[in-house]
Amino acid sequence: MTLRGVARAAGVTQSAPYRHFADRRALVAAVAEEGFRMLQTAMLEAVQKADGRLGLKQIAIAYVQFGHEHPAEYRIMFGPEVARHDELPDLRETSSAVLGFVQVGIERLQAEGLIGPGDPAAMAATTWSMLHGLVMLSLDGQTADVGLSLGQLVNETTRIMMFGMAARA
Amino acid sequence: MTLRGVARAAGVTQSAPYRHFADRRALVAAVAEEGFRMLQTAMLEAVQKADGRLGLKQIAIAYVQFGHEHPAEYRIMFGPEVARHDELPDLRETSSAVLGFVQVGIERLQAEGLIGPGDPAAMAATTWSMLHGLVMLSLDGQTADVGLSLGQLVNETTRIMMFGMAARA
DNA sequence: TTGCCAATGTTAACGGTGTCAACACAAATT
DNA sequence: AATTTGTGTTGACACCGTTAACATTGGCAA
Repeated sequence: MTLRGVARAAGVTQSAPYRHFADRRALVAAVAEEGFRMLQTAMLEAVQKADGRLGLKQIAIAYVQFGHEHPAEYRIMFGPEVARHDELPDLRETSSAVLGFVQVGIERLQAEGLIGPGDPAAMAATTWSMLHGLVMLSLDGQTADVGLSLGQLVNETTRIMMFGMAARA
Repeated sequence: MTLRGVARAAGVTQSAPYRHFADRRALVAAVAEEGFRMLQTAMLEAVQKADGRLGLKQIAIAYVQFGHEHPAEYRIMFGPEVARHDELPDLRETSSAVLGFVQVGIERLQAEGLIGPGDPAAMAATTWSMLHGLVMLSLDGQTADVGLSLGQLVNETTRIMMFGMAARA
């Protein structure tokens, strides 16, 4: 994504964006933030539609589906340009909300006794790690070697995760 | 990483690298390939040092440790510049060897009956997803919120994974 | 030894990119 | 009516990837 390119796409001069964004990074951060908001609403819908115990699985599916449907946004959201959180407090806040959602799903499962006790933050980080890795793997086309579809992989993955966390009890 | 920058760092003119690499992508791919080889030997040492049943855990630790100690290489290895595998067959081969290592660890565990049966390729993809996500999370400084150290997170993570895969039986 | 040639490096240039300063101008505010 | 604010434009600078044309060096063949 090039700054001059978006200026051209907007039918405007190359330096016009600097009236709206201090920096190239600022533009990228804005795109990332909107992406995080989209992901957040997708996960929210998933968790609302879920009938209780399937919460975490629905969240996982929504997460991976978002990455699959918005690859460019996803790459920007978790790419190296917004990785350094210097001077990007808003973005950091929005991004950690995603992790919070996963954590909510885990806490629900704990409340229902479907998974054992334990630090829900750590479990959420583990779960999120796996989902993120899965999306990256799929986005880079490296899941082609495995004989499973992406949906099957998500199923396998969440199943393993839930059994693993259940075994904690 | 800029092509002219490495030329300067090598004390040579800006266009000299083009005598050794066709492209900027070619240089990046070479760096990535060396990184994959380093990662491969680190995992190999881990698996040789492991006394049987701890194989997968040792591999996971070696993997995360490599990412933590060589963040620049890791980002290049799994970054968007080498993601597209057009015209990079060597790199693809070297990179899939890493996945193969994880798979070997899983097959060992299956042979010992420590985890249940199932497609080892899928299990390896799942495990690798989690490790990759964990490294990324840590490299971007997003593990600071969680109250656990990276080593503890790896332990938690592999434990959950192994219990989850064991539950398949 | 002499001559060729492959490997490597240099110079100079092209288009593209992020960024900034100076200027212009319409809308809103005072 | 005067001024400020927001937005856009022009023009420039330094950097980047890339290429073409030109050197230089070493080893190998005759």
